[in-house]
Amino acid sequence: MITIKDIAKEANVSEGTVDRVIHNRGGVSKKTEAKIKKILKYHNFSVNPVASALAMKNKYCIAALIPEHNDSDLFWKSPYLGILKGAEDVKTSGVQVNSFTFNQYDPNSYLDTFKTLLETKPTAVIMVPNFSEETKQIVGQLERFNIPYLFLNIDIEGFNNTAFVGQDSYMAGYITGKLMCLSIPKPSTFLIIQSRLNIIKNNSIYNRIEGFNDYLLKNKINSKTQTLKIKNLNDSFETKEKINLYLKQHPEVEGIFVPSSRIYIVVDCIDASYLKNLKLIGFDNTPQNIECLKDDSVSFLISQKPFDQGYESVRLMTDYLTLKKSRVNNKIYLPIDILTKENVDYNKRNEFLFKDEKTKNNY
Amino acid sequence: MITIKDIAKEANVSEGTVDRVIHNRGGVSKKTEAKIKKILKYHNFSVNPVASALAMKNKYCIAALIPEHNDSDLFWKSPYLGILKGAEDVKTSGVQVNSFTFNQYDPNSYLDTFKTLLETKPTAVIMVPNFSEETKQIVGQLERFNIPYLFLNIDIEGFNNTAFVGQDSYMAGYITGKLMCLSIPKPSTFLIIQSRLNIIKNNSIYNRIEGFNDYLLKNKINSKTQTLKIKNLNDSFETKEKINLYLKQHPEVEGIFVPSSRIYIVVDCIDASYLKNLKLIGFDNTPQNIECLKDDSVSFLISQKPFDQGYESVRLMTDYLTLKKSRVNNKIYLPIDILTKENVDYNKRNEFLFKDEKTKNNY
DNA sequence: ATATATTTAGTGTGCGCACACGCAAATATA
DNA sequence: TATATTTGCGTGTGCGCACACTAAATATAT
Repeated sequence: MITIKDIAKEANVSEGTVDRVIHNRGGVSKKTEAKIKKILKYHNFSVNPVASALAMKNKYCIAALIPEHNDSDLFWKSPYLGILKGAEDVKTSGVQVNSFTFNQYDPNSYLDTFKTLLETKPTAVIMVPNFSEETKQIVGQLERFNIPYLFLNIDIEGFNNTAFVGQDSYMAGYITGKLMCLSIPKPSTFLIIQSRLNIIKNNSIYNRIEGFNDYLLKNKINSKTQTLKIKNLNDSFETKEKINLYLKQHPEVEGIFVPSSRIYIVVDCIDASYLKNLKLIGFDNTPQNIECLKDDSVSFLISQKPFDQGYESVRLMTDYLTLKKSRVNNKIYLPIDILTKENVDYNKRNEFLFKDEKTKNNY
Repeated sequence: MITIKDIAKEANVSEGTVDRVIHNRGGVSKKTEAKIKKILKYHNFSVNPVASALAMKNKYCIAALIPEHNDSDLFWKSPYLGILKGAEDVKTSGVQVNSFTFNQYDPNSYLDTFKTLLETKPTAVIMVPNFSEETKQIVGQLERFNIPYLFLNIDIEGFNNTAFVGQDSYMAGYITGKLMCLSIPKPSTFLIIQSRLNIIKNNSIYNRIEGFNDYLLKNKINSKTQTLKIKNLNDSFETKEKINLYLKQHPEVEGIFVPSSRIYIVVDCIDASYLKNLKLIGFDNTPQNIECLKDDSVSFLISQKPFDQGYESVRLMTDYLTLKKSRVNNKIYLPIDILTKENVDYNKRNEFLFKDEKTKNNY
């Protein structure tokens, strides 16, 4: 492996000069710069990332701003774990990652948490832009300080985010449409159950529904779609009553599509007599949802690969920082995983592997 | 971040002594060792992997022994790329990876390539144990030199391999059974097309077929399975004739399951008149197979995630070497991806990302 | 002409760790 | 008691790079 010292020797200059050329620090005459660059290219030189990281200590510091998770909303645990795992892997690149979590239903928590985050003077930010107005404020500050930021999971347009890491919600919904039609091949009626909170245009729930409906349209499927809106899915009284009443009044419904991560609540609420004649499809492999897959109450789940979202975000931002990649605003769509009771267990591998690593110190 | 120097100061010993304790080099009295370990644990110390890697230079050298790929067999390109990407990522851990490829149909090539591999004195080996007799020889030598080895993609029992990284073939086949029944919900007849070469007991083809049939059995599906064996799938004359003749004689066949990665050949061979009334399911997202998915001649592909297999192998072996993890013989089953024309494109992401990185020097 | 900026290039130190070397004290052997 | 051997531990160097500090060369002003 060729080193800076080798290059310097070959170019008859000192290591410092080579260093200046490599990092565009300036202060080098055109002539010597050209000479050095030529040698650099000839040898296809690239800095030893290990030595570089060591010498720079922890020059880079990525802060992550993500929703907190709790028992009733385990979804956000996975991105968090993914970020943790990513942090582990990029430590060797001199990058440190800190996570800050906020209450996903409280804009003020979002802003407050960001404030504490900002005080740590991060080099870059990975964030879940959960509230659009507040995101404008946050992004404003980030841009004032010239801090690159990346959107995780939620894709909002109109910002100069370095990248988006998440899922193509429209296509994910489109695929649920396909799976629904596959499960119920004859003309039928499908019910989409959504929470009132979720119907903001172009958010992921909205896009999934669009995709679902478009599948039926584009493939000239002779099935119909109905929508049931429920104010608060967590209120099991209201939910239970509404859903079962609806199903009673609409016996033609044979399939239910829940475009959020809360299909397990829907399952809990539907009377067993209805449930056994219905095909349900939902999103996200949370433990509760997986349970529904396993007991056959849910036919398919689409995974957003939340763990990978966290992991890839960290990797991507690290590459951006260390390799000075300047491509901006590119979207990194993770695979759209189709989960059934048979393959769902094979999808948690990453997280298991990670847990093992925690026990690596054996003093 | 706490360093060895800090620990040494706190324990009133030199850095060298702390180093000895951390690495179990011996030569430390029980008393001081205990004292240091206590401090180590108290601070939850772990060595700075960056500095460690730098100081060790390239102490670890992983050699990969995998089948070569060519235009007609692109499957093995992906693990190769995965290994390449893994190599990139573990460079910062002082690990170097070299690949050696052999002709997958020639046992001598396997042995010869291994010989050259062994001359490079690798620290560890990642290998695809393609021939069982020859693998015994190879493993014998590896064990004589105390070189840990990991099986990639092909799982053979009876060896002390550090790990297996690949797919649970049985369950993958089981899922194809499910998908087939989903595609053809009424009692029907399914044809399994396999190459004569592939019917070794307990190899992955065998296990997939087992899984496929077991799905029908266990779920009391009233469909039947038939098998068509073809000597050499690459011989399109024989294949074409045999398949079409078979389909002519067996009009009851509505679904075809190809348990190898060669479904695109089957598609090419079937007359269009038959093809349009058949549901086909196969394995592996090679470019040719993906094309079949996209033009609707194939309904589903199961991906083995070959890229990930290569990548994870490298990561796993690196962890094993650097963290001295001693768990042996564990199986790392990668996810069983269900691919349709809609989601297949989202699954190539890793490889794309990798290609981008190749252009990172901008001198 | 000298004095003062400005550009260009060299030197040196430290990042945290691995490991070889060597010394002293403790123990064993003559 | 003298000498050999082991045990326990400190010292020093280098891994390849980043970056601050200096020194030389050149340009500009007085």
